[in-house]
Amino acid sequence: MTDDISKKKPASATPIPQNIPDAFLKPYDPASTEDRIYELWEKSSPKSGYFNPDNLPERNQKGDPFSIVLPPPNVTGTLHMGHAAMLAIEDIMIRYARMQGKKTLWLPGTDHAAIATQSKVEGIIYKEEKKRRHDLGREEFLKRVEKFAQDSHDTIVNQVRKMGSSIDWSREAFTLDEKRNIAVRTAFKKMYDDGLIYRGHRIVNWDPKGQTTISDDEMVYQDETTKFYYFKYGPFTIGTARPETKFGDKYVVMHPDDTRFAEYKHGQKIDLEWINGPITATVIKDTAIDMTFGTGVMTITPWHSVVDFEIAERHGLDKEQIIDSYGKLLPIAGEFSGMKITDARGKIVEKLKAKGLLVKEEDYSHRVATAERTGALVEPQIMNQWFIGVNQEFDHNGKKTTLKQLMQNAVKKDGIKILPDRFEKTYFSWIDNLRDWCISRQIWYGHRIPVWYRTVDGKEEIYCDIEAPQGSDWKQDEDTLDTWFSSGLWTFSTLGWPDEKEFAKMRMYHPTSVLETGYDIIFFWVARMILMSTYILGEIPFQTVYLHGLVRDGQGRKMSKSLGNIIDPLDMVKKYGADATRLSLIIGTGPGNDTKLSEDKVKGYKNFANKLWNITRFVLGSTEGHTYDPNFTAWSATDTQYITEFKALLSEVTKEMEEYKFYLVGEKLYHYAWHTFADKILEESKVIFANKDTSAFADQKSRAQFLLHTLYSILKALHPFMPFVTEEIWGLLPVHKDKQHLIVENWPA
RNA sequence: GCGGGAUUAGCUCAGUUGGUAGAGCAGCUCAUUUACACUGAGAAGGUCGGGGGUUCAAGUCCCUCAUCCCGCACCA
Repeated sequence: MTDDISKKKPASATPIPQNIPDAFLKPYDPASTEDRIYELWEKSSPKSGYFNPDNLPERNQKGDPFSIVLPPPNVTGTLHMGHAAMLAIEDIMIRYARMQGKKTLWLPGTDHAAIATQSKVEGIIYKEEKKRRHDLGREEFLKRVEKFAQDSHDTIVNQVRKMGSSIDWSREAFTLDEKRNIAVRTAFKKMYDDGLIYRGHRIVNWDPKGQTTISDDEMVYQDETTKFYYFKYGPFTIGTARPETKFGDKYVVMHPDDTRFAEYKHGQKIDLEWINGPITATVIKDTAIDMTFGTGVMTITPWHSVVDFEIAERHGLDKEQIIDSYGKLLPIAGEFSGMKITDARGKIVEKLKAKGLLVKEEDYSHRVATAERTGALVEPQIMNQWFIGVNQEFDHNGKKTTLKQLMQNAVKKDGIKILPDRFEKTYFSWIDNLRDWCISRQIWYGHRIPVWYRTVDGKEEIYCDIEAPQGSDWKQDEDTLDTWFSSGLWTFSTLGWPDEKEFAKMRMYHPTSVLETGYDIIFFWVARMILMSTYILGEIPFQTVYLHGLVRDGQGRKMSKSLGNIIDPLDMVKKYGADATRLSLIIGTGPGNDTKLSEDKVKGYKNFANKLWNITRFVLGSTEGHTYDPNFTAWSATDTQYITEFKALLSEVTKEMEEYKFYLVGEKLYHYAWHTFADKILEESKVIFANKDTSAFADQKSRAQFLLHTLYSILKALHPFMPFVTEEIWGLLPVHKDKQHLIVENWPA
């Protein structure tokens, strides 16, 4: 309760000193403060106020640029604690840079998140109306998705504001708005012209439920125990966990060095009896075979296995489709044609057993790939899709290179620093294993591929450009782009590119200073931004990558609906204030490590905000009659000592700010303010000020100045961490009534 | 299988050129019209996961084992 506590005081209590603003007679109340303060910053001038670098004071205009683009939250719903942590960390960096006098830009936006958003809306429509997207048609369906995306966007923007983010709303972007669409088409055309984007029949990850391709990174592997069967295959015994794919198998592969099969020669033909009758198999020798696994011999299904596909490519073998895009067997399966693979497996084994071809079966545990969004088992398929060739050599500013090399060099040579640095290793090993990136998706929500087709005299013509070609006989590709294609452009598509005039105005902010994001999207996003920026602009997208961890509950469990342990950032802001919420997400968390968060922790930092409030009340009360003198020098011996200690603390934390050790800075300032400044120095000051002897005046004067000087510095240093309460106090200090707002004050040196 | 991380007080974690173990929370004892109860003072609590090594000196460096967590790769 925030009752007027002065009521509880008897009439005889010490009179309230005159220089304490009335506000301090009640405990600090974030709820009635924060929105007002946010407006103060934002409305300080038109177009985003202090959040817009163009409106910053003179010294910032001359300062070095500092920029961060917000990792755009997906418009699939609301923000969670992970987002809140991201916003807190980035706002600390931004406010710190601004106070250092840098020309500081933090640019907001949201991500259309193609598959994620589309499947979310499909789910809702099916639940409410029992309709599928094809029942609505492309146009109507997209309208529904856009409505949903707009609502999500509005919720997200509100949440970002509530956290106190000093972000430039006048420059907000969306990965699927008109400007970003032009950027996407421009980038696509450039890659197409350079031969880096190609269309071809290659093996892709097919999601039979979502009816679309997905990228390697959109798969989750699940442990599964299944049967592993050994079948007689002519003179060999082959092992498989997927008998239903074996219909077309007519190649039997073994390692060239395997002495057990030395009598069989590469290319040798062998007649044998198989599932649906006699076939002729061909012996293939390939080093991809693991001699120690199973029997050391296998048959291959190039259409439905990445490894088999590669073997088939190497030896120029036939590839046959066995399973259709819905997960049903094709006519090649004979009597099993039309059956779902899950139903067919047992029946096929039975048949092979009946034919005497089943040697044995055993339990086998492995991991199966499922689609992250739909949960369906991923079925590799050979399909005609669009790809980015990462190993394709091309001419880049006069030098031969590949996209893979560009991505490696960005971190190896061009100075991108990844924090914590152990993730550099992760990054490199991902790139080493990188295959061509399949960028086409068979979904409707997203950037349509800027390619048009027509048939002239029975021949297909392809046209790729930013705008549609003239003539009515051209038909645009039905597919959309992988959502990460547009996200990859984010650091510069938000700064006006490809519009030359607009981009020139914002050019100074690129490369951006820091990319702050979760370690879980280092591959999805960080690597793709490096690819796009080094390829298109010939420069790195950011200088430093700061990776934060997951926010877990108090016991270290993931927050999830089923566990019921989700802490909603807005609830915390409402109950304890944004400052407390921010601090609870910062302290005790280094880069790359997961954070544990409990409501008690947030509560504790709310108390700290109130502590600052009361510290100010005490300092103002006890220094009545003293005016803040910036040039004061007649310090007492004790105060000189305190000043030395405090200055040491400030230079320590400044160094730690530069090293991104915000968890240390927050904790140290918290500890100093509460347990040194308040508990020791303020308590001691009571004695000093109580002395009525004239000989004590010098010490009192010194102490009064020390308290005022130090309080102001504490408020400044804490501002990036707790912007609301510090700004509110700052504005209430009598000496600062006409001065500038704390948000643009200088960082205390 | 390959790689990474963690293991320090009951809980959550700091501890970055090796130099006598630190904080917050919880618990315990005390204080009670105090700037602030959203408070203060105090005490207690750890053979730094086990073992070995380097060193005058190891939570910190090296080796090894154990447990837990997380990526990546997958093998028919």
